[in-house]
Amino acid sequence: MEAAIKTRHKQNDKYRRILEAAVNVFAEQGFFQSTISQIAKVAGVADGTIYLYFKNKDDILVQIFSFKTKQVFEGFREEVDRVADPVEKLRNLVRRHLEEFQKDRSMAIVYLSETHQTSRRAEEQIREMSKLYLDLISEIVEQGQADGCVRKDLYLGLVRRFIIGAVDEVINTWLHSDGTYDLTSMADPLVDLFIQGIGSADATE
Amino acid sequence: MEAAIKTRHKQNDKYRRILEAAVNVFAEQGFFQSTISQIAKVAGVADGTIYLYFKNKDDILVQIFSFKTKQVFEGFREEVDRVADPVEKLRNLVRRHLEEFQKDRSMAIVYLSETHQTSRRAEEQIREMSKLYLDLISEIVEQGQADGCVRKDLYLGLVRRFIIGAVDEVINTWLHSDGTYDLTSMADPLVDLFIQGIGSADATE
Amino acid sequence: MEAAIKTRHKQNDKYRRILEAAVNVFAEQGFFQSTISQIAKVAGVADGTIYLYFKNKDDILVQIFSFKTKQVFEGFREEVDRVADPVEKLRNLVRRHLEEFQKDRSMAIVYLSETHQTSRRAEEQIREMSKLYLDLISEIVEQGQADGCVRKDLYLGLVRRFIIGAVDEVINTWLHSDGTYDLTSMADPLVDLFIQGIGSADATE
Amino acid sequence: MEAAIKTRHKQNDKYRRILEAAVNVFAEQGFFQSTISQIAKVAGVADGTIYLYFKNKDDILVQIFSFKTKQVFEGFREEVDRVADPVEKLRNLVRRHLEEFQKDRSMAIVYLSETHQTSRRAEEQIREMSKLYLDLISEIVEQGQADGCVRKDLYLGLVRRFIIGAVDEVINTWLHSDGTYDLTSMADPLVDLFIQGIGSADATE
DNA sequence: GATGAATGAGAATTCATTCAT
DNA sequence: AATGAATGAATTCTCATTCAT
Repeated sequence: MEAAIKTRHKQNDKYRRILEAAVNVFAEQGFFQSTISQIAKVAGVADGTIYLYFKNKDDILVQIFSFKTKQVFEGFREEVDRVADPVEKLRNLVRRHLEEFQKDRSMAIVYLSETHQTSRRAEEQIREMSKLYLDLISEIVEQGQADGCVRKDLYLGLVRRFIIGAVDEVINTWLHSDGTYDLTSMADPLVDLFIQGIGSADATE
Repeated sequence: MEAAIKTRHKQNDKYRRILEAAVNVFAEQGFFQSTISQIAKVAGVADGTIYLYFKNKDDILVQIFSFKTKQVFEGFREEVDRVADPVEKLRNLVRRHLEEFQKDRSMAIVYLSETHQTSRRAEEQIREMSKLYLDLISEIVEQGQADGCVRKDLYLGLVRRFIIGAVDEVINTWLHSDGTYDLTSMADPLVDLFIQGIGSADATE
Repeated sequence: MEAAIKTRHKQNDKYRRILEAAVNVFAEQGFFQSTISQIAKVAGVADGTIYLYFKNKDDILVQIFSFKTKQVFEGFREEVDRVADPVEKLRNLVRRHLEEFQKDRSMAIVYLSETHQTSRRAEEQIREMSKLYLDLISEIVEQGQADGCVRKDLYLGLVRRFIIGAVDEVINTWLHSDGTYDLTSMADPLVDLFIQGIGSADATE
Repeated sequence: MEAAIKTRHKQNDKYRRILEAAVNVFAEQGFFQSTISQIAKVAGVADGTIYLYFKNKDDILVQIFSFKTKQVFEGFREEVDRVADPVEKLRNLVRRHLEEFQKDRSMAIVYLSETHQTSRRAEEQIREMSKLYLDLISEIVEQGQADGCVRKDLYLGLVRRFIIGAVDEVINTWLHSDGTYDLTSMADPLVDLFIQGIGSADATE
């Protein structure tokens, strides 16, 4: 039945409307303080209708991640493939990441909030996205090492957290500042920090 | 009245027990899925007793931040002051940060979860801690610039997010891995990344 | 939203059933000793259902006054208009008053109890009903004065309290006597007292 | 033990202070919305102390009636005995009644509220006071009838409610009007209404 | 498919009362 | 006698979910 729901409805207009409404409501109030009624009202459907498209409240969040947020992450792949140079790849990835999250503030809020929980409702989806992202970085770094523009004495697992953590925090800070400065402009300086660090070249041990 | 509560009870054994119980329960289940009854049971007191020490459920979280977590952050300051060299300062700060969060896993969970929410219940306390931390980093970076071991062409605001974000993410990944590897061991490689970045020295543009 | 509730439900069977149940439960136990669960059980609905029709417990009482009791008071007007003679009007008013309260003992209890509180939950509704009643009496008295059957040296404000107080007390006494004598039979003797007082005609100073 | 409490404490200063505090708190908030803590705070004693002087919360109300309010009613007797003329007696009674209630507004509120409840916590005490008062009126009326200044065709039971109801309502109205006009001034006009009614002498049927 | 009224389990909070000090 | 911390029963209200229409 669950499978039936998914195949039947995914293209449907109402499915989209509910999903969109849910992201916005969750972003505004947080998952637990949001009610099905609020989402229904924003989506312009009846409360009961939501249960034709989603198994339960948790499932809405799961689908936000498996359908909406995942799409965004899939876009990252092409961004990386568009160029050959590893540093350029990284720059494109980070820029696109910031762009997408700037474009959809609500998704950014829901994403950051949910990924920093220990008991995640969309655990599986987050793992998948996380793997997607981490694989991209691995690829870039490894290619960089082959090209000689990236150091070889790196613990790859750490590099990935280092990069994703910094990006997430830049987004998080942006979300908490009312002043809506341009998030994308952070891409280049940030990548610069990833590559060069903060140390002065000559001071390098 | 609230003031009365605070002064009367802060030294009290029960206050501590409830606070400790709450951190653990919140860490395990998340704030909204935790109930006062669970906390009371873990603390070994009656439900009503909690309201002798805390105004309401939100207030428990606020006090966790203003009393327990803040203490940890205040310890960072001395860690930085213990040494003179800026890089050493940074290394100490990051190590201590990882140490403390490894020591108190529940606090780490609650901290990461709450700081990545947009409507935070302990907003004020988080701001305060955040400022504390960011000021430390600013100091270190600026001293590093004066000493010549840190680049001058840096946007300080970004550097701070870059560092704190990476640290947080290293902790977050550790929290989500059951295998409890040693978090502290990440300090040195991480600081190395902060200083040198991932680029090879000669490839620097 | 509150408006929505009212228009959607006022005709509804369940609205009436809950209202009726509430009057009876309040009458039996008093407002504060009555619980939503009791009312729900008597009304034959679930606890939560009550909140589809009423904002909260207080609102039930408010609606009892603005919907149920007010209806009764509006009936008084036609009773007075049915006859021309002022004394006859007063007699009709008092008789109808006693009749209605005898007919609905629970409402009588709730009415008397609530009107003799200083912090009334249905303050506005009571004021409105009170004005309705007092205006009727004013009219009657003034017409009586014009007709010559009522004294002119009267402080109208006091006359109104004098009448309404006596009527209320007759009802109150009836409510407290288990023996359920006929309340209506008090109408004529009472009006007689209003008109003639207890003094003997010749003894009048 | 209860008896012990009573004899031991009635003269005690703390007993009085708690009783006084309770009347004021009950008057301000109503019995059910008042808490033992509030009363204790106003009385300047600890919560637990109240239970040295009173069996429970209900008992405080009972003692207010059996100790404080009853005193007031006992004063009515001497007021009536001071003069010989029945009309004068009634005038004194009503005046004193209004005086006392004006003097102690809180008591007036508690008295009116409690006497108009059906499930009274101080039922017995109220009955006693009620009997006291009604007996006074009976006496006056009967003496008036013997003297010839009061009509003989009266239903005594009704006359008593007629008088007490009017007096209570005059007080009730005064309590609900912020403007604190002089309640005592109502005594003479009110008694005049009791004696003469509102009818014009010649219009008497 | 769509609706939204109805449900009732569940949770936060209050407060009369007790009792160790 | 006096205290006030501790208790836990009791109550209001919310909201995810169901189901008859």
